[in-house]
Amino acid sequence: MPMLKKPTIYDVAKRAGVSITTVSRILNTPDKVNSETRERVLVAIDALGFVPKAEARARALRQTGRIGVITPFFTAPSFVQRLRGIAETLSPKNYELVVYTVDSTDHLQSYLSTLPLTSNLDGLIILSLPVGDAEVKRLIEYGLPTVLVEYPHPRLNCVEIDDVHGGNMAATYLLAKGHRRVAFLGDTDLPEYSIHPVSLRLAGFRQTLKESGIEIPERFVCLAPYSQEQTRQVAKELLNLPEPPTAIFAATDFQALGVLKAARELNVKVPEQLAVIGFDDLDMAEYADLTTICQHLDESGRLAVEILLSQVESPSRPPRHVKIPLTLIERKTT
Amino acid sequence: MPMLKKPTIYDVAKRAGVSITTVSRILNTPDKVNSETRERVLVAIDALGFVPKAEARARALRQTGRIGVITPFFTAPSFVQRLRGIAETLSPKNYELVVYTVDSTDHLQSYLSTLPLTSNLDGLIILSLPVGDAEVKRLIEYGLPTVLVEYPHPRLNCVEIDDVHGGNMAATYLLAKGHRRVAFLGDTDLPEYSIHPVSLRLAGFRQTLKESGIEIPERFVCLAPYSQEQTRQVAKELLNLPEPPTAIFAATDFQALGVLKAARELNVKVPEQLAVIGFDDLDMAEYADLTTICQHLDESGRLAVEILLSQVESPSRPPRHVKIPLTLIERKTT
DNA sequence: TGCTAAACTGAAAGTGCTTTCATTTTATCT
DNA sequence: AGATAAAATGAAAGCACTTTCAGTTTAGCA
Repeated sequence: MPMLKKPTIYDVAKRAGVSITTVSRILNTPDKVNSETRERVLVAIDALGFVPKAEARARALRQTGRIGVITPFFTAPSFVQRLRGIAETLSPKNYELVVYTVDSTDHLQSYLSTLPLTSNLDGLIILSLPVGDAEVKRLIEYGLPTVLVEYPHPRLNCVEIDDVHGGNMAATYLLAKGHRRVAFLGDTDLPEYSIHPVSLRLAGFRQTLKESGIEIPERFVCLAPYSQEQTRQVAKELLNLPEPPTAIFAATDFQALGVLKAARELNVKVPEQLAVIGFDDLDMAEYADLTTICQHLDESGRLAVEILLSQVESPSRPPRHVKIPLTLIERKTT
Repeated sequence: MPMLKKPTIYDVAKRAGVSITTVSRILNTPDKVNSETRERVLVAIDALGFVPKAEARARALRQTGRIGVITPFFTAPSFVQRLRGIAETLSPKNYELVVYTVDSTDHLQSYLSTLPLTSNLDGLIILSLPVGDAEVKRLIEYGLPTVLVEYPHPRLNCVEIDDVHGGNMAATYLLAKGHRRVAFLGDTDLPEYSIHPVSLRLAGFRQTLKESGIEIPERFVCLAPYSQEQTRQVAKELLNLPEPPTAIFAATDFQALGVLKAARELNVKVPEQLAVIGFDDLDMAEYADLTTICQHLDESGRLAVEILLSQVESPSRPPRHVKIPLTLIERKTT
């Protein structure tokens, strides 16, 4: 039934024998209306060729219902697990999740300078990326609620990880297990940032060892690019040393898996000849029976969303800083 | 310096000492307003950083396109890898990536009925979800370019996987390796859909075996919920049978890993006593040295984006159906 | 100077949609 | 059966503007 003027929700409502409220609800929160009614209304919508006027919508809508997430280009499984927590929490809240992947600091900068202006977001979550003072200032000025995950900043909401303490925990644990010749394997990505989480984990690791009078020899501190293969290569070199370490703390689970694979290939028995402890507790850690320091990745995403939404709802709130406690999960590689 | 809350024409009007009517007129028909007044109002507009809401939205939507992705709630790593291919390809293209996660058919339905209407998307990718005829019709009527991944439909663009052939490949391979007592382990998720990919993989697997005169006994066809733990449980039952299979084809890598772990726990040697072949080629497959049938997940995402964008640019194109060939990757579990 | 038409302006009535809140209906549990 | 909670629905009050219409200036002209 094509009519002369563009149909409105009023026309749809009349045709379907419901109120405009119901029609509106079907467009916005379909799960809050009975499926029979919904079907009837959808038929009417189709019959009339109804398209809601975006302009009118924008007018009546107080917010845009969009949350942005800036994440490093997600090769790394840890970002994915954070994202999963975010998606999970956002999904029932009727917010759109807009994902921006970033592959360089420049890229991040350009997002941060344009996002608050052009794309009308209600809030922003930045995963594992360092944000400079200037950008923070801009975000605050434009009143875009933001939560930083992993790289804290005093003026913004943050979900932090106590990387130094994670290093402490790994060291304490390995010491208790009697290890004295321990090595560290970290990644070299994001080298441009001074406060790299991996460096902090190393620092904490070193510190605790030092308190027990143990220094890590330089050749036991290895950095490899974040890739399975290269990590394996580096791990092999480590294990082929005349006096190899009896334990390796890998700064990320992903790299710990590389170490495990290297050990398998060299017929080094884990945990008898070599203990391996990781950091993250990825899904695969459980499969690999990897002892690791769990940083509750999913939870960090969930928390970030909760903090963000609470600030979206009351923008005057002072920034919150939440530190998620780490947990050591003992499995079979130590 | 803009203020926290977005200014409206009321704010501008008050500041300039005129009525909202005048402000509105300046925005729409500037020549009908005295130039002095106009100047005064424009100053106020600048001072407040006022941008009409509808316009802001329109502008934001015009300059960057929006591509939606509907994905099952992404617990499963395979979705993530597809998503990764999508993000990678979209990132340099000046398109926003909007992610919708779905946890039930109802949920999907409601997205499909409203997304084309309300959330001005330029295109839509639907991952691993079956779309009914009615929804397809609506998508086409509203002219929203769409690409389906994994569940094909004749009237829409599709990136397909030849699951039956995957089953054939697995069977052929295991037969060539001399296996005769082979089992199948699939998942039970999404049971509401008649053409479940896992069923197709099983069908192909069965078919090829049958051609060689081998029937899979009923107790060798197992279904477990898609979880590491439950899969392990089921695998253990299988391996504890008086006459256990010599090879298991797991419908997904994730489950294959569960089988491997079960084997480890029961001290069943892989591949000597038990061969395991998976399906997907997840990142972790390489780590676990799992022989598997690679379905090029990242590539499927990339391809979906390419097909979608080409249709966004020329909407009249007939739907394309692309089948990505499967590859058997032989590693160390067979 | 008085008269009229044109230019300008604002109060108020839409605009198409969302959302709050109160009401009705239905389901669930004693 | 009665009590209570939960789900579904609509009336009406916004939202941020646009438009109408009537009133006020101003300009032009005899």
